Amino acid sequence: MPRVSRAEAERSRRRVIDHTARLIREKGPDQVSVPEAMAAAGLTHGGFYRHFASKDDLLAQALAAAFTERREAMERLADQPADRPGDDRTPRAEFLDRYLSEPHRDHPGHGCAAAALAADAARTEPGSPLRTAYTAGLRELVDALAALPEGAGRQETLADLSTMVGALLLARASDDTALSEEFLAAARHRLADGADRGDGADGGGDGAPRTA
Amino acid sequence: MPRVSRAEAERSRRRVIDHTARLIREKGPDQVSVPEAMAAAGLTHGGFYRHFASKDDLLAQALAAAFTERREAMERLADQPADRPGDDRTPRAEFLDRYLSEPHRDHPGHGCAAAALAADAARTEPGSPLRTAYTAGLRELVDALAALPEGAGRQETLADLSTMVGALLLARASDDTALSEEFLAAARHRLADGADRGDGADGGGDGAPRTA
DNA sequence: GCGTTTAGATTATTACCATCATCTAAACGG
DNA sequence: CCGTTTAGATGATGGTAATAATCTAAACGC
Repeated sequence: MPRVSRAEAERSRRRVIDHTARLIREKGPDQVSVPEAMAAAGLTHGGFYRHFASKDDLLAQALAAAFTERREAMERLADQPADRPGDDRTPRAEFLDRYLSEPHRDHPGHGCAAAALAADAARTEPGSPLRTAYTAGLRELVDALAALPEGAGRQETLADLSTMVGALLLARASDDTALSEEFLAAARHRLADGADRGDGADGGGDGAPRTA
Repeated sequence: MPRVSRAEAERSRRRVIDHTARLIREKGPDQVSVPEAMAAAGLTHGGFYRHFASKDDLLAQALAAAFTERREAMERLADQPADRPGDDRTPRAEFLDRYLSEPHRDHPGHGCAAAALAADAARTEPGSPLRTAYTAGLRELVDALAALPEGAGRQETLADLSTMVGALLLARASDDTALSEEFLAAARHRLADGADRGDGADGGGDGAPRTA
C-alpha cells in the first residue's frame, strides 16, 4: 500500500541511500542486506528494485554519498578561515585533530569512507561500481585536502592521508584503549608540524620510551 | 572414508589454517566459507568440526598464523644484517621497500595481516576471538618493527606503521595504476629518510605539482 | 588380526540472502 | 473525478551459509 507522493518517494530514496552510507561504513558492504537497508529507512524490502537496479547500484550510490558528505564538511571547515571565537588553529590543524580523534574512531558510520571501506573496495573487481565510486571519492578527498590552506604539495598530501587512514584503522582495530590512543597520538604528532623525528611530549597517551 | 594417519591429520589441520590465513587476507573473513576453507586444503567440509570448535575458532587461528608467518619473515630480515652480496641497505630500509612495493600491494593473501584485516577486526565485537588475535598480532608487529636495527622510538614506530598500512590500503583500493603507485611512492619517500618535507624527484609516479 | 578410535564424508537442519513477479492503493494528469 | 502510473507490500524462488548428527573405513593398540 503506497502512501507516498512522487516527491515523498524521492525522499525515501535519499533516506535509503543515507542510511546505507552509514551502515556500510559501520558493518561493511557485505554485511548490509537489502532488507536491512530498506528497514533502516523505514521501508520493507519489497519496493527496492523500483529504486535501485541492484544491490551493487545502491552500494555505489551510498559510497558516493558518504564521500560527498565528508567533502562538504571539509569545505565548510576551509571556508571559515581564521575569524572564530577562541580558536586560532589553521583549518588543516583542525581537520587533523578531528580526523585523529576518539569520536571519529568510535563512530565510523559518520566518518571517513576512504578509511572505513578501503579494504572492501580493494577486494572488489577492478571496474566494479563500488571500486569506481571509491576511487572517484578518494580523488575528491585528496584534492580537498591539498586545497586546504596550509596544505603542502601533492606528495606530502598523499603521505599525510596515508598516515591518517592507517592510524585511524589501527586505532579502531586495537582491542586495547591505550594502544588505540597511542596510534592516534603518534599520527597527530607526526603530522602536527614538519614531521621528522624528535619525540617531544606534546601529543597523547604515554611518554612512550625509546626502544631501539 | 578416512585415509589418513594421526600425523597426516595434523598436517591437514595446518593446511586448513594456512589456506584460510591466505583466503581471509584476500577476501575478508566473512567471505570465506567453511566448505571453501576445507576445499582449499583438499578436504570436504564434513570433518570440519573435528578440527575446529567453530568458524570463529578457525578464523582466529588463521589470523594468528598470518601474523606469525609475517613476524618470522621480519626476523629473518633482521638477522642477516649487513653482509649480503650487492646490497648495503639497512634492514629497515629493505623492510620499507618490500612493504610499500607493488608485489605486496598485489598479493594481499601473503601480505601484512594488520593492513588486510584492520577494518574487519574493528567491526567485530571487542573481545571476539578475531579481535583478540588481531590485537596480539599487531603488538608483535609493532615490537618487531621497533626492534629492527635503525628502528626509532615507539611513537615513531607507531606513526611509521600507520603510514605503511594506510598507503598500502589506499594503493590497493585505488582503481587507477598511477594513483596507486603515487601512494606507495609518497609513503616510501616520507619514511625513507628523516621524513619532513622536500619533494625531491626520487620516488614514483609523476612530478606531482604543488597545489596550495 | 581384531576391536577401538577417529578422520573425514554424507546428509540434514535452520536460517538468511538477492532478486523478482505480482498485487494494491494512493497520487497524479487530464 | 476517472484512468494511468507507480511506490511500496506480499510472497515466492533459488541459492548458500553455519552448524551438527550420523555414518564408514582406515589407522592404531594390543
